[in-house]
Amino acid sequence: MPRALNATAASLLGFLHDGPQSGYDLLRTAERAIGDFWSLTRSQVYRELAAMADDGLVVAAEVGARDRRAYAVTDEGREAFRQWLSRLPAEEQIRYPLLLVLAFARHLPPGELAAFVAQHRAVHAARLEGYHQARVEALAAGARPVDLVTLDFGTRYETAVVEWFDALPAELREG
Amino acid sequence: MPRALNATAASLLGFLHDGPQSGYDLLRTAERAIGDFWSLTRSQVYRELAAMADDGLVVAAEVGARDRRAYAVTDEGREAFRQWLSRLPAEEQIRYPLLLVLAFARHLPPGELAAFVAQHRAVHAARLEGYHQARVEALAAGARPVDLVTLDFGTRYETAVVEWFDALPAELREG
DNA sequence: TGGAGCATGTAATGAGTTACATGATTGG
DNA sequence: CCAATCATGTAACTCATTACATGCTCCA
Repeated sequence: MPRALNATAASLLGFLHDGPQSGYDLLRTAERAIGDFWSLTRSQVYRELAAMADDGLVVAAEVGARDRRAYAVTDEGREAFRQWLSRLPAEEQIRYPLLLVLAFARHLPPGELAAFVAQHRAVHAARLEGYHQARVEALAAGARPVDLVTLDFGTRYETAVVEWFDALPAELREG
Repeated sequence: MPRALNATAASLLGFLHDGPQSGYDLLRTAERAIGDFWSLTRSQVYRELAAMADDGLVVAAEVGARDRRAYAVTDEGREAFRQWLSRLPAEEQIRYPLLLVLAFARHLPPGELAAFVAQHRAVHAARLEGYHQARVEALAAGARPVDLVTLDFGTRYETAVVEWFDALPAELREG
């Protein structure tokens, strides 16, 4: 029996509902559509495509130049995707190395971490700015509220994080 | 030459600065201290301890009952930890399967996801409540602001997420 | 026309999770 | 004293990242 889909594989399957794509294309599609909250790499894409082909969820269509293979979703694949969609999604996981470092801040002289803190804050502020722009563009392109939920998540998340940075005790913010 | 520490190994090393511990003890220590934003499992702990022992960053002290081995940090280990602390921490990564599912919501009839949304919201609300209590207790125990930064991160994060849930479009909140 | 850079994929390595095994403790 | 549970560790597996290889395009 085919093993259960993992979330990465399921996403690829989802994208293939809009037409066949090669591994490379899928990677770009995924980065654009879900890259902000779901990281994935080329190797994963190829691995999952191969595994799904084994299970009959996708089929490799014609082989083009330089081994380029376009995959198409099968009926079985559509069914597997639908089933994945209707299972309770797992909880999120966050891994933030900066928090780890802060948890051990007592092992460093005061002020030592201020530069890192500033750098990370800048990253989050930039992302937040990017999300604001993306929202404007999406609205201009006629997006409905339901199309904005993940963007909205990112916006709220980054807002909270930036506010957290700005509320850090002085000894962590000043070198 | 010893390979660079990963964040998980470095954390273990950090905890060993407070005295020798066995793998099992370390796991509990870590869950208590950083478990809210850094998941780790027994297997990882033992693997990293073994690798660090190979590299001379820790030494296995006496072997107690049922192969229980307490590890102690060495001078080399202290140095490696200090170096890890002074490298720019990597960016955070978030993987939230629920967002993935929402990104593909158009493949399901409206209202289909409301139950999942409600369930996830409850998880976040409960965590938020737990953080509030933890803060009260920490303050009662004399914690300084710098001791609360990770807890504060969690609080702000969960607050933002709960607010995001409450702002979702109706078709995602109502079955 | 050749070499710089892009497109495409595979292999090797590292990290994380789940399943398994077994010795100690303890309450009934 | 035996069954349940806790403590402790290992093995197997899945997932993710990094490094490598090589074919194609296109323009200087």
